Amino acid sequence: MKKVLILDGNSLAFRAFYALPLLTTSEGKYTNALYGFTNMLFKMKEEINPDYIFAAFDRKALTFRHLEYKDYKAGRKKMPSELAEQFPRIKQMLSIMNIKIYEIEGYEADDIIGTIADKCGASGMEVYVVTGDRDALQLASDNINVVITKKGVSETESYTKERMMEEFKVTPQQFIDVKGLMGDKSDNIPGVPGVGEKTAFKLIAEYGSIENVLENIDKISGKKLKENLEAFKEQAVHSKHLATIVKDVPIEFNIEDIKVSEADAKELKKFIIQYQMKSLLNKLPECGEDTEEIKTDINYEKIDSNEKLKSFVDSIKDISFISYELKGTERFSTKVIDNLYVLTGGKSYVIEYSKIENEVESLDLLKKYFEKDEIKKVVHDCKNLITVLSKMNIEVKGMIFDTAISAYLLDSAKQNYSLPKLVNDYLCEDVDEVDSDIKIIENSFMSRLYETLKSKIEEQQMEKLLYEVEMPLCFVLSAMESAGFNVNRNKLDELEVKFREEIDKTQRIIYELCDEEFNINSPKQLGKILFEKLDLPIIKKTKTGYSTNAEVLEKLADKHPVIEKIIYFRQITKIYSTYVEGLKQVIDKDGKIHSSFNQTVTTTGRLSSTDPNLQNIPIKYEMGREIRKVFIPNNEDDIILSADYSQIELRVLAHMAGDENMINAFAHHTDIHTKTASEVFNVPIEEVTSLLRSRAKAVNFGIVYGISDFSLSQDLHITRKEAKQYMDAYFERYPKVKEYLDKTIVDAKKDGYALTILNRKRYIPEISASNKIVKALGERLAMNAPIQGSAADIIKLAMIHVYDELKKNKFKSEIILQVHDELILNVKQNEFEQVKLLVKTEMENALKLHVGLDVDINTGNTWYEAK
DNA sequence: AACGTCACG
DNA sequence: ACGTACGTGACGTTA
Repeated sequence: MKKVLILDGNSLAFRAFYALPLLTTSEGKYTNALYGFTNMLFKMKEEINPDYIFAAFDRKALTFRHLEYKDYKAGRKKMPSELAEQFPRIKQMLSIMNIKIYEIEGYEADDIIGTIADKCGASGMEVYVVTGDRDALQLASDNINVVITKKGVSETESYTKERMMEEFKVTPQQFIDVKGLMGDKSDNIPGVPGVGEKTAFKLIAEYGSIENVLENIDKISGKKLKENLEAFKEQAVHSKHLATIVKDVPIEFNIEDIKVSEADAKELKKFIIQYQMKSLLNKLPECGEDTEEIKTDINYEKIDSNEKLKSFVDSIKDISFISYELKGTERFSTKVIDNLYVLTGGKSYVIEYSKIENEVESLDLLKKYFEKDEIKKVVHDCKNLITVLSKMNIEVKGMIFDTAISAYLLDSAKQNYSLPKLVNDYLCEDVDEVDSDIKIIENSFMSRLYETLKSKIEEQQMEKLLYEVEMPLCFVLSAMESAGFNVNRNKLDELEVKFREEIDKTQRIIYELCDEEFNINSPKQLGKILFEKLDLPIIKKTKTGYSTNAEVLEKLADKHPVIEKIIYFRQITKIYSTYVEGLKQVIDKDGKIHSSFNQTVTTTGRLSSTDPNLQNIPIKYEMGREIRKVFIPNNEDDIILSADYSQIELRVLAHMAGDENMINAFAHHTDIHTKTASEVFNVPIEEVTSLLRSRAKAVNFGIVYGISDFSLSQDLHITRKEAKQYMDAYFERYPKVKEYLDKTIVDAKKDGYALTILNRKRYIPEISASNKIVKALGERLAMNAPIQGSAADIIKLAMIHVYDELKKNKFKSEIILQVHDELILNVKQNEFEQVKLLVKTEMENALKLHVGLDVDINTGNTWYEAK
């Protein structure tokens, strides 16, 4: 089947312009849109390998849409000149590539594309429309693919009709109706007021079209919605018309005009060099062998065959510096190596791994390199590399240094640890974000960065933390990500229905109680209803208006019956959107959820989990806790095992403070909150009531966070004075804790940072601020960082030990999750007793403290049961 | 993109 | 006389 590639010129240029930093040539000509556009074109051409190709552009002239609707695209800012000047260059590049350009007075690029795509589609060709604009989705059909750029221009998502129906539950045709209802701000298409994305999709999915919605207006629930639809009937229909891409643009079109033909290679190279887009040179589509003719100052060796790869691997002696690019936009399972950039022996190499033919041989060569322990590897962000390599059955050895992690240990407060940023921060060299990987390798920045970071790590005495904790941990995290958490999709579907019904029901009651329909999810609209219409007392304000958070609602609960319903609504919509809908989106092809565990995010040394976050799955309330029933073992016979440290933070505090009283309590396995209650309230252990215990628990929490009497009083609903008394009593009974916390603050003021048990450092500039509030914050940070951070140190050690032991014993059970003070494992039934003991032992003995560590183990057939 | 909110330890 | 717990990430709304 013949393939047609269609480029939405304007849209792609815009996308590239805003996604990339403002690159210029040395003469100051802007090139970022040109660069991004060209890069994208090369990529699509290679991926799709089309037989026909063209690009469509908008014309300055007004379109029929402007004529029909004077406000069309009103309010849209003028194109910045930095972008405008790049359009001629983009068109020049297209012409060098022999790609035909269509632009027609009175029509937008979309319309031209729609017209031609339709024609080609009708004659049985496979069409690919590449654009940055979601509006084009209406063009999708069985053989018209709409490829939308994501995250700049390098990643794309391809939509067929089928894919659309799956994701949006409407047909491409109906997508227009949706837009007609909800409008479009950027085009200034009005739509129907009060109808947002959600409502629009819902209505169209149910009724099929705007016209049919209007015909069935009586059946639609929601008074306000009905009124709006009625009142803005015509506007809706007109909006739909405006949003419709026309498919009958008068155009002289001959398929032969757009046939792909070889670019003039020399011209193209000249052009690329003229605009100083050197890195595009090695992405040039194959075009003749006259490469030597043009001089460039490239100084790396390109490796694109097994012969070259072999001699490269053979030549490496001791140490190599690596950065890399992965390919694959889908979820977790499909990522593979695209390019590897290696600096070794003073030479730079670009290994175009994904382009090398004969996979068996190249894999073997790669394996030889990565599995050789004598060849040391310095990598920026090694975890992902370890992951893809292990999928290729390569077990990396000699991974000695990760520049990202080292920089994180040196200062955990940075916003990001990208390679160019580190080069800038530590070497004072400026590197463009674009193609920074190869630039950093070929200029030997990577090796200089290594030397610099390494000596700083040594200065700070963080070698142990880096080499024995964080580096080995990379492998554990990689394995956890690969393992994933198996889920029961049916259960999730079941919960979806259940919660959906409950939401609808609650929503109706709230509308009735308020005698009005509004968006309950909007704090602004809710505030208006509660504090203006219902005239409830204003408890708290935010910068932008009334506060309506749970704490406030709690206080209003007895003032009006709707409050209780709103609290319930909040709870349930949270569960529904974040945990039911959210998790459904991220189930991988293998039926599992693969979260990412980030090692360089938190200031204290904890891990974080994203995409999805599996560290905040509900547990406190039964309704949310149900979500945990979705998480199941890999196989029917396997078992979910959860092992959690009991009171690890308070134990860490007891250890660091050396407080005998507290250490003793733990040594005798006394319930620590009961013990604290007995101390603070001066009653025998046996007489501690549950109220006293819960108050003591709050005090303990407060201590860990860096306490203030005010917050404690808020938390416990007691007076500030009482709170102060609690704290005084506490410190009297645990005098060394008081001493320790005071000393931590003094030290932090003196040194500017706080340290954990394993010498993890957190800088606390706040502590020497002149602003009292900031300073107080600094003091709390100084108290909390060593506690939270040391607990993180301990569980990281435990993870490494558990992982190593499982491996050593060739167990098939694996760690699948860490939630700050607990580990979750998928355990094979026949390994159960051994693994259970192993986990408990390794966790409790992760680090020798003045106080013992206690681990509780729970197991079950779902995560829910392992409580 | 910022804000408010809320899920977890 | 101030304003206040520590650490995260995701979602929906609004500007």
